[in-house]
Formats: sequence, structure tokens, C-alpha cells
Amino acid sequence: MNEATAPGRVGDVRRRNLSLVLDSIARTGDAKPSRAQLAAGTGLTKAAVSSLVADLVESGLVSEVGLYRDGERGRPGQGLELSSHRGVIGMEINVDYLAVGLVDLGGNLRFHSAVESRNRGLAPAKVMERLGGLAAEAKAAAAAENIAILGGGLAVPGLVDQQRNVVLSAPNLHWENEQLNPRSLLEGAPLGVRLSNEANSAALGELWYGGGQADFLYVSGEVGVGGGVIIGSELYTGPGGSAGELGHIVVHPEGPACSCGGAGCLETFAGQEAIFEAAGTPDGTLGERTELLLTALRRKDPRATQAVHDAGRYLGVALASSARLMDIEAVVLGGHFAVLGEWLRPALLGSLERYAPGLLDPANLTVSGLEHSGTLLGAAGQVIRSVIESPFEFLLAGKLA
Amino acid sequence: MNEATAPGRVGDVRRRNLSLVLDSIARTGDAKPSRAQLAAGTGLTKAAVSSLVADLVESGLVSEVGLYRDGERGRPGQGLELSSHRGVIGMEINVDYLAVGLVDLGGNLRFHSAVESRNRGLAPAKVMERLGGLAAEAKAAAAAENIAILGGGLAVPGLVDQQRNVVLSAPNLHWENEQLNPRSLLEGAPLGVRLSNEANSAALGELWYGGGQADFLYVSGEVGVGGGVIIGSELYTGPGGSAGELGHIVVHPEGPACSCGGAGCLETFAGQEAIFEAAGTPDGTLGERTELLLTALRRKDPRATQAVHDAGRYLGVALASSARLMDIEAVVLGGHFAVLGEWLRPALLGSLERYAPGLLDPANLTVSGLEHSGTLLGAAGQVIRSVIESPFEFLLAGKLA
DNA sequence: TCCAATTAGTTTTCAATCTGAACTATATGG
DNA sequence: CCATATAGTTCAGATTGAAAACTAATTGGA
Repeated sequence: MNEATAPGRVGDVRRRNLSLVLDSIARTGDAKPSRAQLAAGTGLTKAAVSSLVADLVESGLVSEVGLYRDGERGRPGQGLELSSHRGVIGMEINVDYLAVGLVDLGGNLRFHSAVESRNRGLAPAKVMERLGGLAAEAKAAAAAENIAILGGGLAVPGLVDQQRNVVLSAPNLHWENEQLNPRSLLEGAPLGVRLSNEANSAALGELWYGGGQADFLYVSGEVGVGGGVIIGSELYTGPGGSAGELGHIVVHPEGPACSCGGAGCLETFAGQEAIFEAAGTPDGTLGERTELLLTALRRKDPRATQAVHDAGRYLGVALASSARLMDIEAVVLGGHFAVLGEWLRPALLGSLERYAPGLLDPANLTVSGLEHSGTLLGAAGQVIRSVIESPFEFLLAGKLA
Repeated sequence: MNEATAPGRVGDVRRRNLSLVLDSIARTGDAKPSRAQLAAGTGLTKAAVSSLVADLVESGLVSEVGLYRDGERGRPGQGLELSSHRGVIGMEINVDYLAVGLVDLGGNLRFHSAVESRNRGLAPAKVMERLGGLAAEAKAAAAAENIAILGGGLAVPGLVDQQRNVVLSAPNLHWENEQLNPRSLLEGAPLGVRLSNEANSAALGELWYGGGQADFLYVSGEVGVGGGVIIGSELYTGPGGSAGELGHIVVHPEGPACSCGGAGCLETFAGQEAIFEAAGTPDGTLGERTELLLTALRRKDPRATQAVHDAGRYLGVALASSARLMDIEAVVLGGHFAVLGEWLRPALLGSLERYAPGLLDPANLTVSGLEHSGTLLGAAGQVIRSVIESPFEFLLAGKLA
């Protein structure tokens, strides 16, 4: 007998409605809805909403914020909002830097700190130690603002196993099957620390806190070319968790060998290294090389211009194929594709028009506006969303003062 | 206020559990479970299962089939099965033929009929008229076997709007924005007739009635190259409903122009027409040309061999990219790719190994075993699944004798 | 032969939770 | 200052599954 689904119990109704109400409060955001507005918005009765809100307030997830004046007459409602005294710490390990951010339940970045750190080839333990220092800063900031930390999210540029806290493979860090202990970064946080992929987190950050629509492909141009697929406002990770590997789509069957073992992958044409090399940018730190490349582009250096043009063209091929396969209607560019957006865009659009005419509206090809906090927001947001989606489990997990 | 989700009501629990029990019976299939076994399998109590089964039996969806002898002692259980006196008619319009099938709730093909029909360029009304004749045969067969027809599914080789019953675009039929009236094929069926895409239906047929796993890509080689993406045992159609267009993945950026307006699409290398042309197969009906090509392959004709080899190679490129983007771990080949499977496979596997080494286990690259009934089964199955997933709605829709 | 053991299925009681309606609370405006 | 309007609470009623006790049907051994 196959028992894919759990049986419905009477209590499930409340779990679902707790989440529905909490989600409504989160979506309404700055408007700070009253119970009556929530009742109208969710379709529940006022009685049910009152009862649900009472539980949420008691748990500390929701706060009442004074009276709310909407119409002209009648008793004013009590405004409700996600508590600004509950937060999650977002953390990011990338090839050239470490970063942390403190995000409250409402999605506000209350503290942010980043340091350069050449992590490539460094032992995970060493990197985690450095990150611990940053995390301590964030914890201090939370204490100062009286924000209780519920949990954390840690994004890394590689494939992860969230259940076991293992980085299965992060080629650009030279990590392979590395067991991490992210929980140690945030002792005592009731929801622990969730490990995630950098591109996926950035995509989720864009969805929840940026200009993300319900369906889009986020393209992450870091050292590697990654992607995050958002479908119906959810991250699509695929059965094995490694969906969105845009960097290894074959864009030319006679193309050069790729570090992945394949050939003709997008990354060999549009990865940071490939672009710098094609443009003839000399060695240096990421910041230096980026500056040099941008300068070269501004003075219309032909080699740099051609390099970026080619990258855009092949990115267009990959996006055309992706759009066809997954019916993608919108694309958000992040990382170095965001930085190079202006120079990349014409070739990219031309390529899309050549390989998939009319499929993607140029207006739906945008550049991320979250800059470097997108990944942090997404990493933290996953924990915040887990609370919004299962508040009942959270109520049990721990009602902290 | 955003009201994405409906509020949970107490009654929803029963809807869910009705579906859970019905689905359990469907999955258990030939084993014909007793109420007690269902209780164990679903996690519900015997009392709850008894009550749910009573409703399902009353509706006619489930039948009791005599005593069930399992253990050595104790009262024997009443075996339960999906009623074999309820059925759905699956129908298919393709470029060269029409087909119908009668499928009972248990997924058994109780009647099947197909005729050659050159539908390319024919007016939809004319094609529907011919199909009506076939549908009448199926209805007669149903009457003879005392099977009540609940509804129908109609698959066409094109993009459809299921809500409005419009074929948005079926290039190989030369149909564009054609309003159909599928309901007229099956007057009186309580659930109407559901329009669907041929490749998607074939993928679903493979999932429900073939060797389909929970996650796979079905590749449909008909006149065009189509695809159906199954993720977590569900069809992924994308936000606009046109996901799975494997035929228009770019496999060579300098490739020839494609009918879609793009260039270098897989279809220009691996579509039926492209293969026949590259192989030098003379004109004729599909059956004749296929026979000629197979004969040429058997006698190791170099041109035919090369044509199929190239098609396999480019199909490999497309599958490598698809696997990377969507984390696809299994592929099922249908249509002419199934027919050519034996000759295609080496080049396809070689190509996969070159472009995405180790990503797809060759054992997970299989050929459909449903032959020509896969699409019919899938088209009908969608209606059957809708009943299994929402039996409560069905109970309201109509309890027929 | 017949009863203890065993398993299937039903009945009964209870708790959870929503709806709906009546009720209380608090504001505005004439 | 009261009619009106809106917010929010209280309470009876309905639905539904859990738990436990009960009835039903069968086997195997005394």
C-alpha cells in the first residue's frame, strides 16, 4: 500500500488557517491589516480570524500596532503586523567574500556586514570560523535592537544536501562532500540554520523582497553561472535538488571543454573567468578586474566589447532553450550579469530574437535591484517562509519570551 | 489583500480523505484492498475509512468485490476496487490518424479503434465529424459492456487552452486559434471532454499506465518533436502551458532556420521530416516511409545510418541541456524515437556522455512500452485522475445509475 | 463439536474547529 | 447625544475524525 499523503485530521484545518492568516498579514505588509480586513481577505469569518490571530499574537509572531483608521465611521481596527522583534540571520559564503545580514519577519534588513575573504581552497572549518565572527556581530546587533533570533540561513555556491548539512560539491571553492555544522553559528536559535544554494537563495530573495513575479528564471553570474527557477512563486529544485544549472546548458556542440566534464557549456562563454580572459583583462582581485573591464567597455575597447557581446549572445541561446523547455516568461539577471547588464543586453536580446522570436518580452528581461543583499535575504527568507507556512509547528517548537 | 489560498473548512478534511482513500484503492490496483487495509495504509482509523468508503460505494465509483482472504484466521475483508462499470473515452487527433479508446476507472483499455486520416490542413469541423464516428463506436462498446461514461479526453498535437476549448496553435495540422466543441462528441457525460496536448497526454499515460517514475521527461517524436515534463508525479506545463517544447531547444547556434522562426532547433535535426530527408527516404505515407527507413537501417545503408546517428546526437545535446536545467534523471522515448530506439540509442548515449557525463544513467533512458495507446490512456486518465483527486466534487456533479 | 483467538467492520462518545448569528465595543456625524 | 457604522467577541450548532467498545465472521485446536 502506498501512503504518499497523510490523512486529513480535523486539526489540520487550523494549521492551514493559521498559515493563511499569517501569510495574509505578511503579504499585506505595510498596510497592517485589521482582523476584519483579514476576514474579508481570506474568506474566513471574523470569529475564526480572531481566534487564529490570538494564537499568533500569543506566539510572538504577530504584534498589534495601535488603531487603524480606514473608513469614516465605526470602531477602528487593531493593526496587525509581523513582529519586528523576531528575526533570522542570513549568511553567505562566496568565493571572494563572506556576508551576514539580520532580517526581521517583515523582511527588513536590520543589519548587514560583509568582508572580503579568499575562500577558494580554504578548509570549510576555517571559513566557518571566520563566518562565526560575522555572525557574532549580527547577534550583537539583534540583542541591541531587542530582536529574538529564530534561526538562520546559510547560502553557499554549490550543491547542498539540506537534510544532512553537507556541501555535496562547490567546485569554485574546491569543496567536495564537506560536512558543515551551520547550527554552531547560531547556538540556541529554535529553528536552527538552513543550508542552501547561492543562486537558489538569490532567486528566492528576488521573489520575496525584490521585483520578482510568480514565475521567472534568475540567472546568477558569480564565478560560475548558476540559476534559480521560480515557478508559481516556489523554487523549483528538481528531484535531485540541482535544477537551474544554467551554466551547463550546451550552447555550442563544438564548444570548448568545460570544468564539468562536458563541452560547449554556457559557462565556458559567459562565466566570469571566460569573459575576463576573452576581454584580455589582467589578473587581480574580482573587484579590480571588474573595474578594469568596465573601464575598457566605457572606452569601447573592441576586445572587451566583443567578449561581452559573445557572452550575451550565448546567454541568449541558453535562455531561448530554457524558455522553450520550461515556458519561462521572465528573466532576472544577477551577479556580474547585473553589473554588465547595460553592455550585455543588446546582444542578449538579439540572440533571443534570433533563436526564439517573440517568446520573451524584452520588458520581462530585467536586472536585479537587490545588489549584494539578494542572496542574504533569500537565505534568511527561507526560514521566515517556513514559519509563515507552518506556524503551528513553530508554536510547538518554542515560544520565546 | 491577496487571497491566493482558500480558507480551510472542517468539510475540507473529508474531501481530502475521500480522495486519499480513493487514491489508495487506485494505487493498490489488482490487490483489491479491504477497509482494514486501507485504514492501515492511509493512517486513518477503521471507523473513518468505513464512513468514507460508504460514500464512495454509494456514488458508484467503488465496488465491493466479494470476500478477501489474507491471513489465516479472522473475519475476511470485503475487497474494494474502482468500479469497472464507469469509464472515460480517450480520443486523439494526430496528423495522420484518429483514434479512440474506452478506459475504465481502473485504467483498463476496454475498447480501442483507430483509422488513418490525413488531417493536415483539414478544417477542424470536418475532423471533429470524423472523430464523432469513432466516438460513437466507443459509446456503443460502453453500452454493450454496461459501462457508464463519465467524460472524455481529447489530445491534439498542438498548444491548447483547456478553459476555452481552443487549439491555440497546431502547426502540423495548420490549425491556428481553432475553437473546438469537444463536449459535442460525448453528449450527456457528466464531466465533459477535456482538451489536451498530445505529448503531455502521452507523458501522463506513461506516468499512470506505463513504466513512468515520479520524475521523467517524455520525448514525443511525432511529426514535430514534443515533450512532456513529469515532476513529482505531476505534469509540469509552465505558467503559459507550453512547457516541454523540447523540439525547439537550440542544439546548434549556427543550425538551419526552423519553422518556429528560430534557428538550430532540435526539430531541424531530429524531426520526422528532417530524418527522412537526411536519410534520403522517398515520399509516401508515414507508414511507408518508416518501413523504408527501417529497411535501410537494417541493411546498414550509410546515409540512413548517418541520419539517425545525427538525430540521436542532437537529441543527446537537447537532453543534456534539459537534464542540467531541470535536473531530469530519467527519459522515456516515444513516437518515432521509440521506433528508431535501437539505432538511435548509441549516438544518443554517446552524446549525453560527451555533454553531460554521468548525469543520466543509461538505464534511465527507456523506450515507451505503451505504443500507440499511450496518448489515449493519458487523455482519458486526466479525467480519471480529476475524479480520484476530487471525488467530493464528483459526488455532487452527478450520481448516475 | 464448539469455543478461544483473531481479524473485519460498526457504533458510540468525545474533542477540535469552523460557521452563523447575536452581542458588545468604539468610533463618526448630524 | 443618539443613530449609524464598523470592529471584534461570545456562543450554539454542524461536521468530522480519533479512540474505544462493540458486533460479525472466520479458523484452529481442545
